[in-house]
Amino acid sequence: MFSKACEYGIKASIYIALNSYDGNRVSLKEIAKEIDSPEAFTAKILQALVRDRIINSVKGAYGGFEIPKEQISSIKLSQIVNSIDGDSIYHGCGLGLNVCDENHPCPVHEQFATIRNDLKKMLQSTNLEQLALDIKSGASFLKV
Amino acid sequence: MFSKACEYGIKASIYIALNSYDGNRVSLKEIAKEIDSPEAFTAKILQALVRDRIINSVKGAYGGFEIPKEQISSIKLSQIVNSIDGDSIYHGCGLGLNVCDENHPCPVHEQFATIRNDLKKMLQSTNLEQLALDIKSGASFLKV
DNA sequence: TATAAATAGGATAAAACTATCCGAAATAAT
DNA sequence: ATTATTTCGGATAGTTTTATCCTATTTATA
Repeated sequence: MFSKACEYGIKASIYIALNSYDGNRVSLKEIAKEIDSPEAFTAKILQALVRDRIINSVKGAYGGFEIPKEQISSIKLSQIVNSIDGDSIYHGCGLGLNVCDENHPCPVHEQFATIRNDLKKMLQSTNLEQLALDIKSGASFLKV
Repeated sequence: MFSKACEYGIKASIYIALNSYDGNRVSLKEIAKEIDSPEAFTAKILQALVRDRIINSVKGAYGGFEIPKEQISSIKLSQIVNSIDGDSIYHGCGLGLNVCDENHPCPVHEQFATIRNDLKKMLQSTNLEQLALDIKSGASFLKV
């Protein structure tokens, strides 16, 4: 459903959020290890999230990535997805037509509109806090 | 959401169904033109659909692709998607975990399960007949 | 100030996906 | 039979995505 980059970005954000609760800044190396992702590639993705001000980075010794505690609950999955994969998942036609709307719908326009709308709502209503707490309580996992 | 190959496959199948109603076998060239897809690439995709017996092909002069009339309404979008993109869209984890189920869920397992289930249902309940009839009546379009 | 630890970012490589080319095989019509 | 048409399938090329490498820059600590 999402690109690899986006999957890594979501997992990394959750891991950063999780640690930011305890005031722990985490390094790229630690993140990549804990979410089981390629380090250098993950670095690129985190750079994008930093540029879009979804996470903070601190350079130099004892540096790393963090999210201000008070922001964790207001960061939605949609922001992360949008930063990495763009918004084509919302607006793009299910069959790749350049023009596809109510007036000129592709054959599966209606069917996809429903699914995409649900996906959109879900991404916009799911925040990092919920996801991080589930990891903390052991209800969910970031890797196998 | 789907690969280009899958998009072409769905559109091609609809166009073939549409013509098979009238007993018209259609050539690769005509299909590619009418769904606005690259010819040679579309050929590969149609070959896969033929191998999976979703459409029929007839070689040689006056050959082409067709779907037996009586089968059109029983061919589901899910069969086409499955033939081209595989079934990862149904079973794959939203965050790419190799193991992700009720017992060991990824952070967005619940949220995605709902969306994916709806998508699955939609693909399994939408058949080529419905889509072809909408094209025929001018209610939907295969290209811009 | 020197050093070590980290992120930033450009360049490059590998893999996957998309697309093209061309000859082989099949088939209808002449 | 020969020819024209059309799908089949292997080989190859282009593009995008994924991944790696290396150097520069930043910063805390000794």
